[in-house]
Amino acid sequence: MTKAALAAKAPEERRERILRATIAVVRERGFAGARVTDIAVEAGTSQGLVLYHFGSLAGAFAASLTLLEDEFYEELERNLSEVVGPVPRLRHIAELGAGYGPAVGDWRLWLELWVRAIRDDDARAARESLDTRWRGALRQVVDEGLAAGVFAATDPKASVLRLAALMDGLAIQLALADPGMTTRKFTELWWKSAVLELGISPVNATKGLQGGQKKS
Amino acid sequence: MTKAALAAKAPEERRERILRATIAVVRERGFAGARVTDIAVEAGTSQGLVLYHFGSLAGAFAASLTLLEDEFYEELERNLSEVVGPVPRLRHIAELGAGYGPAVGDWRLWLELWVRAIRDDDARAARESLDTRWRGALRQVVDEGLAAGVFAATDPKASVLRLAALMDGLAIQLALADPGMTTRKFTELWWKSAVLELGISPVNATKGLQGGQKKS
DNA sequence: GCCTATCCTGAATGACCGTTCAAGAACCTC
DNA sequence: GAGGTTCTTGAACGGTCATTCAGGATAGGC
Repeated sequence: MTKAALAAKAPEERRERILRATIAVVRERGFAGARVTDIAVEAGTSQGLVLYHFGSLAGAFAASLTLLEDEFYEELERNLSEVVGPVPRLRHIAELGAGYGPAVGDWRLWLELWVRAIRDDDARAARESLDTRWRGALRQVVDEGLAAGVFAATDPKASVLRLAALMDGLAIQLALADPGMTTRKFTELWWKSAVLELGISPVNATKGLQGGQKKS
Repeated sequence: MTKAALAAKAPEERRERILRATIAVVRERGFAGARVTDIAVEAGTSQGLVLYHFGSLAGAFAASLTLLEDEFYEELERNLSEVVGPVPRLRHIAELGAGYGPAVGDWRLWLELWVRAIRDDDARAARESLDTRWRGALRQVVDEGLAAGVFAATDPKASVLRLAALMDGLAIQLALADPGMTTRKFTELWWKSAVLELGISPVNATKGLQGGQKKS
């Protein structure tokens, strides 16, 4: 049984390697430019295996999206648990978005996902789910802050929606390397909006800049 | 000469029809899904002519982008000149973005353009130019308001950047028909941010709602 | 140590599509 | 109205891929 489980891992491992390869290739060339061969090479296997596991290129795309979702969620959880207190947490989010976490390359992946979501249902579902989780995480931080009395918002849902949308909008410029947009600017622009939107007092706002207490 | 000019129009007209067809097809199927045949059919001509005029499919894409730019600029000018006074104008912008102007379909076109801009230089240039113009228009309205004393902003440039980015971010949800996002919500969310960002007094803010004085 | 199901490969297939091309239409010049 | 340039067409070409397939490897069950 031990041996069986170990052996059974091999195919499963390859499968996963293909999914990661798919994401890597899409990140590099976009959905439109991703070839079965590219994925196979990146994963170190054959075209045949990609199709064996996922039936079609579109199937591989779809499957890779759920892996993406899982990892996104995991990383988000991990990241947010690192910092304690609503203000530092919010600040951390501001910095995460700028790519200290998933990096600029990933915003390009997001752009790709958005466009694919226009016409592909799997992509649409994945994108919606990712967005919902993201907004949920933001909402949680906002609620914490409201409870602690350091944030003020008459309509927290709307505030969250706006702050999330602002981040996406800024991300576009970051992803496309718009002249004048940098990760630092990204963070500061968003942070300023958050401070304004959530009525964070100047005293508290600068507290956030110290990065909060890291747990680990 | 008159006759010559008239005759010379025919090819030029066809050329332009092809460009419009290109935009229409891209809007419909995206850059990745746009075929030479689609464009030819949409324009009511042959594949050959598309290639004759633009050399390649990519050439047709590139050329269509400059047409897009021109029309965007024209429409923007026209739209903004329709309304008078900074607050109504800003409100008008809020409504324009929601698609009373170029409509939801066009946000999808924007998404396509963004993604293409990742890898295509023509698209990158077009996108940058469009964005600059758009921010410029917004900036102009903001400056008007500042001069008139109805807006307040310590850093107008940053405010404009944020408001423009917020619109893009909201647009993504509109383009992808995110559950819970509607044109009305789009307008209200953005407007609220603008009011907050530019310190518009409640009295003035509601004035904007009346739509301002239409010129034409 | 065979048997079978699963896993894996890479060559072959065939569809799709951008681009080329040969031929002809349109029309301007003189 | 002859000659030449510019336009226009649609058929043919050729390359690129996703997908299929026939054949092996692998390994677990017996």
